[in-house]
Amino acid sequence: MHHQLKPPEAATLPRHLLEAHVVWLVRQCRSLRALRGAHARLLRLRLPRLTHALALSKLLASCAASAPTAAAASYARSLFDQIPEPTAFCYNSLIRALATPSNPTADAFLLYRRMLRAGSPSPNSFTVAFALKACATVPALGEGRQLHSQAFRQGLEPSPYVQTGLLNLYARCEEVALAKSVFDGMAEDRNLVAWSSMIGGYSRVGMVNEALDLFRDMQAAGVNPDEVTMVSVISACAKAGALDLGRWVHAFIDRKGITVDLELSTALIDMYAKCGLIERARLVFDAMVERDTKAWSAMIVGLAMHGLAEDALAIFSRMLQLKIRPNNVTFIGVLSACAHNGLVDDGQRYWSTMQEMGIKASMENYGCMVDLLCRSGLLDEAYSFVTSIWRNLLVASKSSNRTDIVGLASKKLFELEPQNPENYVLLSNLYALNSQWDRVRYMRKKMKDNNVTVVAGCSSIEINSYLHKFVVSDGSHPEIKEIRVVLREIADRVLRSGHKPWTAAVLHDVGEEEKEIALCEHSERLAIAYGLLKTKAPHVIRVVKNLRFCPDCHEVSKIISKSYGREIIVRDRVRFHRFIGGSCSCKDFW
DNA sequence: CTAGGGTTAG
Repeated sequence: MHHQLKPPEAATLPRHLLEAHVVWLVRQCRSLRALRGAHARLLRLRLPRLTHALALSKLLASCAASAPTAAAASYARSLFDQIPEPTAFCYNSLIRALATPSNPTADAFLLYRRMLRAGSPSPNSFTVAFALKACATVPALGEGRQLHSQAFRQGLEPSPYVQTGLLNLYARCEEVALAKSVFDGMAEDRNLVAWSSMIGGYSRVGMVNEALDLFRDMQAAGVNPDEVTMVSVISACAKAGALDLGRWVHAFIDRKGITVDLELSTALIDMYAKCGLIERARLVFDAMVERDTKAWSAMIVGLAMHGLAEDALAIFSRMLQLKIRPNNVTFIGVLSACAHNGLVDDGQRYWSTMQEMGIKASMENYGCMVDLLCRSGLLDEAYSFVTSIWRNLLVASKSSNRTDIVGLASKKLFELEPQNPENYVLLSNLYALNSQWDRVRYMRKKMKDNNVTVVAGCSSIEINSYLHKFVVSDGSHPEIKEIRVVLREIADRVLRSGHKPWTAAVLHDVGEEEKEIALCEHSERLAIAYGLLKTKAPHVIRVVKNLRFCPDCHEVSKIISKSYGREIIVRDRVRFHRFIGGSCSCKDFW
């Protein structure tokens, strides 16, 4: 059919031709707008009842296959509501359309339940697969698990699409053990998507070695990775700060001719930034043919993380010139760049820009602002800026002697988040700083009473493409004897340099001598010692820590860099520290 | 009509 049908013609045509016209018309549509236009045209044709129902379900399916936006979801719902007796196909399409990230109420899951309650039509493997995707998108683990058991009861579990849906649900919910058990059960059905999903799951939770092992297994199984797989692999390297691995994986991508698309480029930018090669990150960014908000944000956040505020802000203004709309993450980069460099006025200007652009501030954005103000001594302004961000206030009060704010903020904080271990550690540190050991003891008791456990500090270093992890006083490493020899030598050199161990960094109320021993075995120090043991200058010792740098280990690292003539780069939870010749790139301001 | 990916303060 090559022309637009007009109402008088429509009435005279046989049904199969009308249906062909409907299918043709809907297939032309490339956007939601076009779909609405086609819808209006079909209405004017006054189609017979059955053809009209077909038209609606075709429109609905097309809507479901379009970009998953809130607008598409609400249009899909209105289409669905006009269909008198929705088939399973219609339910499937609507469930698919409702699976948007902006749908926190898990509407898709509610619709699935409604379908079950109604008794007919009964769900099929498509229904479950789409509903699982909805749960994975939110993500909603509880609802997903219910789907799992219902799928099992209805015999839909064996479908490969349901299997991958389950695997992906668990992987996205960071339930790697569950994901792995689904993956293991798939055996013959393991395809590219299943492998990628499982690797993504490991990468998401920071199980880097597992992700890379699986990546190797995948190739051994004869499945060729594509750009989606590589995003997860690169992102695992980024998380670990594993530069050599990251570089190797990048070379692999080039060697295999895998397309470096928007997402993969963004992952590469993030990887090089987080592994300390900000120039390489910049090269990847400059080579991109298409850049979206996330790509710009990754570059800006990366530059900010390296203390390169000027570059970060220059990139940001180029982004605005090109009319790319920033989001709250972009502003985290912009504001933290300002905070790290004492640019209070700029920071406040960017804050207003953010409001003017109608971007809703996240908790993190408020945090950046409070940080910015506090670093410039504007404590009272910060206090009135957001009375609800008690923890930030507490962080900022550390060096202020404002016991009134500390008391109030900690009281509020423990009311609001009695289970967050960071709050306890934070306050304990404050008390320890002032040698208020009875209060430190009280915090420990309070933690125990409330069943709160701290996150263990963990540092890692990559040697010969293997990631070695250390926790405090960790005796589990196979080369621990040799490491301890290095540690003793470090302690000797530190002593001779005149450094006094900053024992307040040890939270236990133990004797001074024991504190010194505990300090010497902090995870970051074990990792650095291992780096000294396994590599020779000018090789750079690169360590990644999951928490913030211990202040004493920071001093000691400066001494090591001078005394051993080694360059040491440590990424802590917040930023990079680069030690050369006895000083650190953070200039002791962190 | 089915499934997998990137940026997040201190």
